[in-house]
Amino acid sequence: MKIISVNDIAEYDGEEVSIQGWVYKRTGKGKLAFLLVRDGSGFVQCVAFNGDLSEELFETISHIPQESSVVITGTVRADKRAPGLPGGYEIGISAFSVIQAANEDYPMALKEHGADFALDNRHFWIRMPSQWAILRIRATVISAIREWLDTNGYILMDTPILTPAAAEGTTTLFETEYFDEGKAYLAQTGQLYNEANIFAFGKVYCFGPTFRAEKSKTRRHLTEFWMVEPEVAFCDLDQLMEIEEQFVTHIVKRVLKERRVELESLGRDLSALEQVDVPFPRISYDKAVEMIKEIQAETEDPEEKALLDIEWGMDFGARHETVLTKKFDKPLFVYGYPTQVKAFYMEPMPGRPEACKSVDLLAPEGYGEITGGSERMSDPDLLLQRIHEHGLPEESFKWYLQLRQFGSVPHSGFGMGVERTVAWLCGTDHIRETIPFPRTIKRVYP
RNA sequence: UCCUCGUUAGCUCAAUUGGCAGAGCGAGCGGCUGUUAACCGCUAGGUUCCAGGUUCGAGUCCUGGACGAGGAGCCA
Repeated sequence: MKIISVNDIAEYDGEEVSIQGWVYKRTGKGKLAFLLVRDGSGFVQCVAFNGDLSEELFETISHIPQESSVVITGTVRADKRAPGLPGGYEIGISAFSVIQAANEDYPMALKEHGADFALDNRHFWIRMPSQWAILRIRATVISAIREWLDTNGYILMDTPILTPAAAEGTTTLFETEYFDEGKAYLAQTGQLYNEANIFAFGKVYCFGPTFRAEKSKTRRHLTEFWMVEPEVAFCDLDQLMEIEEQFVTHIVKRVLKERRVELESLGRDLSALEQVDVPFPRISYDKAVEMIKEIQAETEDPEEKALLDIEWGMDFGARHETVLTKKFDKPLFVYGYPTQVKAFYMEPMPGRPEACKSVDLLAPEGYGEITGGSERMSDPDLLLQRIHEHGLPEESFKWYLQLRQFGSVPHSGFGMGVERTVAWLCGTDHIRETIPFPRTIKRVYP
């Protein structure tokens, strides 16, 4: 018998097929038994009728424990009552074999769970439809990222994960012993290496795990997360924004095309995502500060009003980003942040050294910063001065400074956090659901 | 690091002024020919986070601790 994938079930209406998978849920109604079976590609209802099967087989089916692994053969039929993902089709069981009958004390009941319990059981939680949907969307986001970059002339350059020193002095690093060479640190960005790579390859990207030992305990932070970082020679800040908006639009359109079943199962408002298209609105940091001040003036709630306090020169908090993005229905570029709140390597605005050629892309609906980028500094003397100002070890950056002395050109790049992007696309309220096994300040298990 | 909140059955949560430890879900058994978080009946299931203290009596009050969550800062 032909073994099919559940997500292709519509192609087999009326045919007898087999599926191999796991019993997700079982309900019964006297002489009928309903099994919701998942096979990795989807969820499908299988129906057993007492009159069509031997008494022994019907008893087996109507008592099969949740999560048992099974092979089921039967006839596919369209029935709008049938639940499932994609749903609308069910299998009338004619043959049924058990690979392993699961223990009866499966810990994940089919109901809502608290965060701590769900995360302790992450190895089981990923079997549930919501997590299954999010992680399938994640895979498509990653595929779309690679597809766009690979077809637009970007060369993949894997950058090191073990690195000699802080690339950006502001964040804390995971430290490890490195033989006789002293300390090494887990990478928090591949950008500096990509700045070397562009002088050999023009347009490059790196894509891998990134590590931040910050003691952040919020729904937007992980200690290990995935970041894609494109870097482009002969590219200024305006050109960078054009690249970013095409890139993000491509990702959104592909997820809408290929993961509609998953998005709908999550209850995501698709109309919000369907509005995403080039060009994205662009506002300066100066304008953003003005807008936040206006919003603050209209705010009644004193607590909220205090959270919105802002003066030119301050970085935005989560609250600032949220109120700002609610004024737009597409992702929003904010460019020209104060130099003092950004990393050392950003090119100053012409005639305004207090601001730099940086740009953040803020997702709509309050999901916050999903990309951060800038035009990189090209003057070697100023760069050295900045490294000193930030208290960074000059010796570690010798090679980086040399890049500016042998064919330096205007160049720009950005980093995009995969998990924050997936959280936005899925409408998930916590980033920990967007990676198979999240690492946070309080969790390295399972 | 700081602020706030929380910890009771496998899970989600109740428990009045300090007075017999409870429900729903899940599990097992039985019933029901279309279930969608099914429904109905029965059964099993407890170190109330830990250590002290007050009290005739503590899930509840006090002291200390552990663990967790969300937010701030920082960032993608």
